[in-house]
Parts: sequence; C-alpha cells; structure tokens
Amino acid sequence: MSKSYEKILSVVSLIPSSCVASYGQIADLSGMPNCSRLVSKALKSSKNKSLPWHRVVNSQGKIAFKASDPNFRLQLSLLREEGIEIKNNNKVNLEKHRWQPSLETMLFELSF
DNA sequence: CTACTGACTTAAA
DNA sequence: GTTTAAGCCAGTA
Repeated sequence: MSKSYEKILSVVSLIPSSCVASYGQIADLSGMPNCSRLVSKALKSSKNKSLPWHRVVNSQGKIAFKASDPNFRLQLSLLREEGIEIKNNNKVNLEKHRWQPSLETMLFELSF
C-alpha cells in the first residue's frame, strides 16, 4: 500500500460520527491538494472494515455513488443511522455536518 | 517511458 | 435547479 493511500485513510479514520467531509477536503488534509480523485481510489482499495468511508461525500454534499449502485443505499442508511438528515434531494447539509478538525487533531495528523 | 483511469471539482452554459 | 467540459494527478498497467 502506497504512502499516499495510508495517509488518506488515516485522515478518513479521524472523521467523527455524525460528521462528513468532501473528497477534496480529505485530499487537502492529507497534504495533497487537487488529488480528490485519489481519495476515492484509496477508499475503494481499503479492506479496513472499520473505516468510516461513508462519511465522505462530494463537494455538493451528495453521495458519490450512482443511485443504482448498492453502495448508494448502504451509505445513505449508514449516514442516517448517525443522525445525519438527508432530504429527497440526496444532499447532506454541509454547513451543519462538515467536519472541522480541531488544531490538535491536525497537529496529531502531522506526526505521521 | 507513455496511456489510461476515476466513489472528484469547478466553472460555464 | 440542470448538464457539459475541462482540469486535475497519483496510481496502475
């Protein structure tokens, strides 16, 4: 597993319950701006069952999977289980639920 | 080395 | 609201 993937997955693992982050946000926090597409690849390749992959949505707050994809419904229910409201437009309220890492959280990440 | 990929993003129409 | 198109870039083959 590449160093980049490890970094990305470690950041994703820090997203608290009932919060979401965008792919671009995770890329930024991983020190790789403009690598949002790499985040999706890292998540796809991950075999870590406890990784909160469902807390990553696109920049509009929508689930990235196609509605026909089984993972779409899975992610939707996982988010709702955490109390995140998703209306019929399939959008998360980013203003309300976007993860805002504390300074100590970011400093902790830098130690890796 | 080059070519293609993508659970993305942004801007423009 | 919608749909396109172009940009992005590490990983993969």
